[in-house]
Amino acid sequence: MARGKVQLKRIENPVHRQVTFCKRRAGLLKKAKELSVLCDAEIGLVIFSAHGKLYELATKGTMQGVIERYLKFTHGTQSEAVTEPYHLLMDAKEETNVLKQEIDTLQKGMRYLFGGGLGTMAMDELQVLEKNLEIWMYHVRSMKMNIMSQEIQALRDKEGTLKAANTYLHDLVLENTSVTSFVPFATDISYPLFLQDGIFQL
Amino acid sequence: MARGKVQLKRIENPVHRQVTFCKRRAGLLKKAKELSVLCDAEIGLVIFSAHGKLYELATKGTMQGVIERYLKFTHGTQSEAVTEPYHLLMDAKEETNVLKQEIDTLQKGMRYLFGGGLGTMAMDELQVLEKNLEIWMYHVRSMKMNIMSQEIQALRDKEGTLKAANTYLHDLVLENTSVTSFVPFATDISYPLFLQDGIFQL
DNA sequence: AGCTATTAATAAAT
DNA sequence: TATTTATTAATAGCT
Repeated sequence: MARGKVQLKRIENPVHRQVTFCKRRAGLLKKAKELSVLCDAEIGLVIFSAHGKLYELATKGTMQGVIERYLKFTHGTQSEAVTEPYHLLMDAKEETNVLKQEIDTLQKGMRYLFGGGLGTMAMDELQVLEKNLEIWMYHVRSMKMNIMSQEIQALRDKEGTLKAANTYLHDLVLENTSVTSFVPFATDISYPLFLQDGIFQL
Repeated sequence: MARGKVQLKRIENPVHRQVTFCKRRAGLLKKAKELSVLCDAEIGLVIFSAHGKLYELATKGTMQGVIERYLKFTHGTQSEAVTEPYHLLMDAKEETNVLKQEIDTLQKGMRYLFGGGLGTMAMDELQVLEKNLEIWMYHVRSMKMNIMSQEIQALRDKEGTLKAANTYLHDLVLENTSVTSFVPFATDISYPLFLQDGIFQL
């Protein structure tokens, strides 16, 4: 805004840069003040020069106030945007503790699931573990059900084979008994030999 | 800078104030950016509107960075009652993020072990998993699993009883055969009759 | 640091 | 809310 347009790039000439910095810094601070006054806004403005010098402006209170308000605004993910920094700190610490406990439980759960002892897990920890396990329960259950179903089916097949063999043996015993007149003996042992359906049903 | 001078006092007309706020806010942010670029300065600018809405600008990094640099700069000038909780809060937030990441890692590992990895698990791995699952089932007290376990146990008992009866019958057949000279017949049927351990193992 | 020609910002109107 | 316009404000280059 003066004799010649300005390029939006760093001013290489150090003297020019320093002069421009002073002028524009003053202008920026002035405009910030004006905006605050005219529009009733709270403004915090900090400027670090290239050499590291600090210039600041805080309307409506101190820069600390602006920073705290800003931190509340940004970190206050919860509904209350007016929480005190100390509350935020407490919340963060509490959250940290919760997470640590959760990690501890998870690690214990891992050790437990891979053969470790249960002795060190308290009841509440086990409950937390159970809750976490529910996340993976779906996957585990389907696989486990599959395994157990196969096992059951195999056992049933086995049972059928055994029954068939049993019946065959029973008939054979009866046949032999009739030929060799072993009736009394056969009668005595008839019960354990002949396994009717239903006797062992669940 | 327009049709008429501006009075350095709060604009009473709400509409005018709102319009001016929008325009001047944009202008202020623009000038802050320009100053930063032209003069290589780090600038942090936060604007809270009268209604509490936040507008911010941080050149050369994040607002967090500007705030931290500011607090370092003013360290000693400000009371530690403000800066210390701030640093503690930052530490706690950072720690929280680390812990969350750790939990995520653990959960991913668990999911792999019990979820995604199931498809590629070998038989021995499945057996180890099955053992762990049986222990886990006790804790989650899955009623369906419990019922199935009972059924398996019952079938195994039945198998044992049938095996015992089978063996008994087998011995009996052998005994009778030896008496009645039915050796060839007994030999022919020996395989289906005598069920050795392992033949029907899963 | 002041001065001034110019550009940029913007208040009011549309 | 966006555009236009008339003015004022800011400031780049000098001194």
